[in-house]
Amino acid sequence: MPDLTPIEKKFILHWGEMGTKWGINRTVAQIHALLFISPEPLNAEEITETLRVARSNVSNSLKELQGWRIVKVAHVLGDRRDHFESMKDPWEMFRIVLEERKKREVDPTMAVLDECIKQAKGEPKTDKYTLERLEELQGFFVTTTNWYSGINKWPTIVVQKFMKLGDKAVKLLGLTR
Amino acid sequence: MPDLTPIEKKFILHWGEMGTKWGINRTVAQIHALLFISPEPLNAEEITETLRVARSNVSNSLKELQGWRIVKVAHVLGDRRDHFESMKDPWEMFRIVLEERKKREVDPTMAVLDECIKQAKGEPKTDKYTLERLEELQGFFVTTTNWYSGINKWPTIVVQKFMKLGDKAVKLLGLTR
DNA sequence: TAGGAATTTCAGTGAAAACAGAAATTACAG
DNA sequence: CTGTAATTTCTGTTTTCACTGAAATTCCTA
Repeated sequence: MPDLTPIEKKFILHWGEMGTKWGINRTVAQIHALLFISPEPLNAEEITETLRVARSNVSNSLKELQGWRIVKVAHVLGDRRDHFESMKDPWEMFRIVLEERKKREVDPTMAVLDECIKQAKGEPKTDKYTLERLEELQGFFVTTTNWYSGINKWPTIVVQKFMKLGDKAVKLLGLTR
Repeated sequence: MPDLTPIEKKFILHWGEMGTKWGINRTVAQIHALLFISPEPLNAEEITETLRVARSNVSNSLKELQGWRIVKVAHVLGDRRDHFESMKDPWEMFRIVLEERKKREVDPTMAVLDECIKQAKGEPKTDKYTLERLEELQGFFVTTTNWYSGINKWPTIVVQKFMKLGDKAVKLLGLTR
């Protein structure tokens, strides 16, 4: 993957822009996109040349992607250098990213809500209304994350089947009544 | 809401930090948090004093929040100034935010994928592998967004009931076999 | 319709993040 | 061990984004 076709370029650039909208560094997202469409693992040097970014930038971004658990080191026979490959199955990939974001961002939020609520109960006078709002918010997070945890245990193929049922599932379960 | 209790402060600061992790400006998220726990609508001046940010910053951030459709102008009798209130129901609030993010970020991504795939089919030689990956990605987005669109039509109370069933729903639907 | 309050726009400043390139470290082959 | 390739760390620069305060505009009220 020395040089990019216009199609590849378009996809990589867009993926980079999307990343920034979701709090992901542009270069990190671009490297991910590149590895995602690359038929074989790439080494850091190749990424540097393809995306025209500094070697150190590539190194750090790869570390970041490994932290997200969607890129792994892959060794190539007869080559001393590290190579890198992205997870290829979108279902599995987004499952991992969701898991990671929950751990990094949602869980800490729930912890803070917990603390706030506990404290607020100590001074019900001053924080009555706030307490109510935070408890509602907590309820929302508890229900959604519990639901998510259940779903997350199933193989993605089951999730796919489930989703393809669409909102028929809700009807089937008789929840409208 | 002239001055904040420690609990309110903690919540607002955390909400601001969380915002940045999801690509939302810190001040924007803080103002949202403040309005969310405020029993009555606040005017821009009050927000300025409470959060100690410039008046213009508040003005722009409020515009942003209105763009997200989770903050609305509310007029107070006998007061000429605009007041602002946040949506209070977390379920409804996150529903709106999801809807908005889909519109702004997911739909454009699907459009780009479409374009890339169409083009790639014109040159199957060079972009064979890329085409395959992009089609898988497209499949993922199509399935998930279609599912979401269905869910999104239901009142949040139905969604809540559905989620509280947990992964029992999947079992009930016989998807494991 | 003149004057003042409220809000928005805009240009400049500041801070934080992203990035490059060099230096340092690590890992390995001979 | 030694030398070289590979990678990471570090420092300084650039760029981007957030923010301020002033100026301009809009909107009301008397």
